[in-house]
Order: sequence, then structure tokens, then C-alpha cells
Amino acid sequence: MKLLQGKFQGYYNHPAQPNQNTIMIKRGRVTITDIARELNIAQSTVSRALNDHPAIKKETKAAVRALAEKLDYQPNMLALSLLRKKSNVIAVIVPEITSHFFSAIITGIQDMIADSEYNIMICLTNESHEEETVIVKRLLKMQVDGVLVSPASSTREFDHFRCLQKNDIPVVVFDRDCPGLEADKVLVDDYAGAFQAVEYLINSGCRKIAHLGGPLNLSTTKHRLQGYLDALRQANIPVEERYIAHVEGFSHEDGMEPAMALLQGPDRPDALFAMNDNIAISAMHVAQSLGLNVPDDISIVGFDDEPHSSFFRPALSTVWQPVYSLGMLSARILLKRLKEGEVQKPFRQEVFKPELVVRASSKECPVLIS
Amino acid sequence: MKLLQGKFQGYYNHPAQPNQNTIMIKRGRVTITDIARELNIAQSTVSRALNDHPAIKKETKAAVRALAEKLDYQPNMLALSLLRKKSNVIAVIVPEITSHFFSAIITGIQDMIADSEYNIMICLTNESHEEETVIVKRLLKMQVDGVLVSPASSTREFDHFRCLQKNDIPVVVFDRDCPGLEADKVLVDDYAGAFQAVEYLINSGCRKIAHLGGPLNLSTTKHRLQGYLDALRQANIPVEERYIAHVEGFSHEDGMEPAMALLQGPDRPDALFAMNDNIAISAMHVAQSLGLNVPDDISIVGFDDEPHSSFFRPALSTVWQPVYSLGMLSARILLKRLKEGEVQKPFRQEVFKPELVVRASSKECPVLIS
DNA sequence: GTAAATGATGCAAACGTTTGCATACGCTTT
DNA sequence: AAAGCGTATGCAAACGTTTGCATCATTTAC
Repeated sequence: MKLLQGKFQGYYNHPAQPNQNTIMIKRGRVTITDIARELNIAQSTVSRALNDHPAIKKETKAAVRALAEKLDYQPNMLALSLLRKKSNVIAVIVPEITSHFFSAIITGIQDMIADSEYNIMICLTNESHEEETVIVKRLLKMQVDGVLVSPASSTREFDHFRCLQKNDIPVVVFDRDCPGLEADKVLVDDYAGAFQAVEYLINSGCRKIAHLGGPLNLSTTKHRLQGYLDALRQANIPVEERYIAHVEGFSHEDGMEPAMALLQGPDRPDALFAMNDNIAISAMHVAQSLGLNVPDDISIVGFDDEPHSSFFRPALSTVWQPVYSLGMLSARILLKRLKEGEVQKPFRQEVFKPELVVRASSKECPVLIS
Repeated sequence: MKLLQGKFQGYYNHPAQPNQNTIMIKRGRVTITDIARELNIAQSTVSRALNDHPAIKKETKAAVRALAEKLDYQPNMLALSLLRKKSNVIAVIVPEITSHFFSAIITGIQDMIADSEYNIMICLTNESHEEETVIVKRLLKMQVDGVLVSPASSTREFDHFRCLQKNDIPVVVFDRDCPGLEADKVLVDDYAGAFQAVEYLINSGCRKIAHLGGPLNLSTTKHRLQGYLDALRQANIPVEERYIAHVEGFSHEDGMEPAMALLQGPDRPDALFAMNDNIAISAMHVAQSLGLNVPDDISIVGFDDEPHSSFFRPALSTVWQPVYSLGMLSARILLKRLKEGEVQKPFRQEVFKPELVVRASSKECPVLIS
């Protein structure tokens, strides 16, 4: 390997060198200049004709359009984006999309944005702060126009999002809050949802209520824990540390072990409030495999109300969240920001109310909650 | 409103006119030219310095890099894309993402593409042929480099995809086939999966086996139906028209009515093979609400093996599909095509084998299937 | 001591579009 | 006939990069 000798050679043969052959064959995309040449007129005339500029003669317009049609001309958005300094891309950063929760939010976003001028680019962080920052760097280079984000569970500081804002890219935070970050936010009142759920469990007669919670630095799960605690306090029920477990992830498997520990531990709880439906379901599964009756021996309530949750036996009581609307509103707010052109400081903060859905996995409640 | 008088005025004030004020304030993105000006050197030198070109002095490189760092310079990919005629964007066209099926495939695609040079753009068709064609038009304008697609259930002809190919954009079809379209394809042997499932039901003693199928122009559901039919034929069981229903959509709600019709009809079936887990689950729900015992009165088998399917009671027997691998492979094939630079005609067609997962919603089978 | 090689940098074109301004023509008005 | 105006078009700059070639100074070789 003659390394030093051919030092330059390899370099100058870099990807984009104008290899005549390739360029002639490859990428035969027809441009505005092609049409102009063919018709013996200026590019500018072609451009104006295609954009229906009033200063262009009818006949010219007709001729241009006919040829454009015939050659199947497609405008090159890249060129326009460069000129306009506007890529027409909105990025959506989410931890994952396999849960119904995030995929439904994204569907809401999509539907809102569908007939705007924008395209959406979905980015998955896999709950990793590191991947999140890498993604943000990329988006910056890509010159995205706006960003919708629900941070990874491992993210504790938000300088990368501030970096976006510093570059005049509006950021809208949804579902998972970024405390300390000044931005438009569309959140869910997780505290109220959890409080409502636990209050209901108490009213139905449960006293030993356990909680399977999530990562503590995540606003959503933190607030759910707080709602749980406050509901207990309000009813003068002492909080037992051993009734509170923190689950690592958000999927079924993650819930099994903690659920088993709780249910086999001393002084088994008579109710369980899980931080999401997946965990609730695996807890129910564990309970039933231990021979317990749900809800007679133990009431179980989840969070999210995934579409299949009503099909479990017993059907899962859970807290419904307006996922689709949440996506729609987040997108709408971002679109508005983009239209305004990043003036107007005051950030919006919208909070959706979740709603308890009582099904069969929890004991009936003699007292109606107002 | 003096319409004619000011005819031009309004037009010439179009969006991108160089409004001095706005341009000065807005979009203060620092460019390579800024760095060059600051350092009193040529743009080209800055560019080469940043790209570690060997012909640039160490000191120059250091100075450029230092300033780039200080000014937080971010390369503008739009400009590069225009120059290279390569947007570095791969589009993924799917009917929806709320089902675990497609979202898991997308996760596979993402993971494969994550540390390549490409970004992925996800596009939802909502099972609509029209939206699909609109999306393809957009992608063409955006100059995407490659497309992964699973067509909408209402799509019957594929000229829009051919249009992509005509523009040198490689297309990889996954899961749902596009018959007649010449392209790389990554599919699942739905026929074999269905055959296996129904053969198993027969071996377990069922004779009156019903099928809840999907849209007939969709390759996947068509093949599942065919597998069902052939398995019956192989066992010399006559095919009964009244045991076959076609479900409109793919979600729980869509399955309820057809399931009810089947189970309340004359000569109730003793087994049911559904085209997906959602439909299977709603059928199970209907059966149980009618007081039937699953699997003693009726065996139920689904398709997809969604993560929660083992948590139903009884746990759902179903046909597992390698969704994640399917996404990975599709993406890998596309990446390879992109690297090759669209030569080499022969298209690949990969077919994954699904696998029957027997759980409790179907009677045990005395004879082991080889 | 001159020719050739090497090292470091600059110039300018290219990618495809839009758009302010200039131009050219024909017509009316003074 | 000169000035003015409206209509239709062209010219060229701009967006931010990369890169082939030219340039210039310095060193090396003979």
C-alpha cells in the first residue's frame, strides 16, 4: 500500500466530482432551464409562467405549461428551500413509536399538518439523551423550520433544544415537559389523572394502594406519583414506601418483576395504580397467575387507555388521555408560530385534562365522585 | 378595492423579496462565507479546512476550526444537497402507524438507517390511494433519494411508484406486495402462515372453521385467505361461503359486527381464523359475551402476534411475523441500492417465514405438526 | 542557475430556483 | 416628435456549498 505516494489521488476522486458519464446518464431531472432552452426564452420567463405571473402573455404561459407537462417537469424544492432559507420541514422528536400513545399523537400531528406546506420528519430517540442531541444536531444542519418534541426519559437538561431556539427554530414541547425550558407546551394534567384514579380506588374501599411508577425525572410519571401521594394524604392514608416501586421501562416485560415483588411481598396491597396500561396489564397477569382475583382481591388501574385495554379480562380501568387532540393542538401551535415569524414572546401552555375510565379491573365504587 | 390599478403592486411584494430589515434580523445562521470574511481568506479555503483537506496548512485549519466553533457554525445541508443532487432523505410510506405492526417495522428501518448518512421521512396514507399519490408527488419535488413503501389497501395500480423509478429513485416494497411492479420486495409468506394456522386448527379437531378476512385486493389478506382455503381443501373439508367474512378495516371496532354475524348465524363455527390480532380479539370478546367458552366452544387464532396478545384471557394463539427484521432488511436493501448507484437490474425478493404461536385460545393439538 | 516539483491558497463555476431591475417594443398623449 | 406608459421579456444576483483549475511562492533536483 503506497500510502504517501498517492496521497492526493484518492482525495480528489471524492464523491461529487463531475464524472461526465455518470452525470449525463444519472439524474435526468428536467429543470426550468431545460424548458427555457427548448423554447428559446429566459429561465425567468419560464419561472413566471409556471407561477402564473400576470406579466406573462397567455400564449407564452400555455406553451411553457404544455412543455412542462410533456417533459413531466417537477420543481426542485431543494433549490427553492435554499433560496427561501426555509426547508418546509417540521421535525417530530419522540422516544419511540411502538406504543399506541406516541403513534396516535403523531397521527394527530400528521393530520393537522397534512394540507399545509410542510412535511414532517419523525425522529426516534429510543429514550436516549445522547441520541436526542445527535438528532438535534442533524436537524440544525438540515435547516428544519420547526420542532415538536417529547424528550427522552433520560434527558435532564435541555440545552440542545435551546440551541434550536437560538437559531430561530420554534420548539413546541408536548406530553413530557422540559422544566426550565421556555417554549410552547402542550401537556396533560397527569397529576389530576392520577389523583382521580387513586381517589376512586380509595372511595371503592381500598386502603393498601400500591403504585408502579416510572422514571423520576420524567415530568409525566413524576406527576402521576405526586397525584397518587396526594390522594392518599387527602384521605389520611399513610404512605408506605414498600408499596411504591419504580419501573425501568414502559413495556410489559418491565412490569413483571416489580409487580411480582409487590404482590408476593408482606402485607399484599389491595389495589394497584400503574403508570401505564402495559405495566397494569402485566401486573394483572402476575396477580392472576398467583391465583388472585381481580378486582376482588386486588383492584388494578392503568394509565393511557390503549385501544385494546377494554378487551382484557377483566377489562382494564384506566385513565384516558386525549392523544389525538394533543397531537393536533401541538402541531397547530407550531404552525401558528411559523406563520407569525418568531415574533411575540409569550409562550402558550395548554394542559389537557385526562379522564378516568372505570371498567372491571377495579371494584365498584359505592360513592359517586362528583 | 382598486383591483386593476394596483395589480402589480401586490404581486411584487411576494414572500421572498429581500426585505432588508427582516433579512438582517432573521436567520442569522453563520455561513462559510462569514468565516472566510472574518479570517480574510477564501471560502474555498474554509471549506477545505473544515473538511480536513490535506492541502491546507495546519495553522489555517486550526484558525478556521476555532472560529467555526466559536461562531457555532452549522453546515447548510440544503446547499450541499442541491450541489450533490442528493437530499439524503429516505421516505417511508405506510398506511398508518398506530398498529404495532407498522410502527415496529419503522423502528427496524430507523435502527438500520440511524448511523448512515440518511434521514427518514415517514408519510401516512391513511389507507387512501389518493393521499398516496399526493405524497409521491411531494417526495418527487423534495428530491428524496429512495423510498420504502407498503401500499394503501385501496391502491390497485402502481404508476405513481413507477414514476419514482423513472426518476431514478429506487423503491423497495415491504409487507404488502404491489403485483406487477418491478422492484425490490421484502414480503412475508402470509399464505404459509395462514395455512399453518388452519392446518393446526384442523389437527386439533375443528371442522367448521370460519375466516374473518380483509380487503381482497391486498396481497397479504388475499394470501391469508388462500392459505385458509387450501388448508381446508387439503383436509377435504368443504369450503362454506357463509363461514367467510370480509372485514372493512383492521381495528377492533371493524371486527365486532362480522364476528357477531358469524357467531350468531346458523351452524356456529367451532374455530375462527382472523386476519389479524385486533379482529381476533374482538371476535373473542364477542364470543365470550355470547357465553361461549374459548377454546372449548370455539378456537380462535389471530395474525401478527402483537406484544399484548399473550395477555388476553385466554392468551391469543396467533401467527408471529418478524416485523423488526422485515424493517431492517428492507432498509438494508435500499441502502445497498443507493450505494450501487442504480445500476444492476435484477431485483431482490425476500420472503420471511411467519410462525404459528400456539397459546390458550385454541384447543390443544393431539398430533404434533412436523 | 534554471527547470521542475511541491505546498498553500484563491477564483469561479455549478446546483435550480425566484425576483428586482433593465430593456425593448408599440401605443397614446402632448 | 418627444415624452410617457403599459406590456412582455431578459439579465443577473442571490441562497451556501464544493471543487477543478489557476496562481504564486518556495523548495528540490540536476
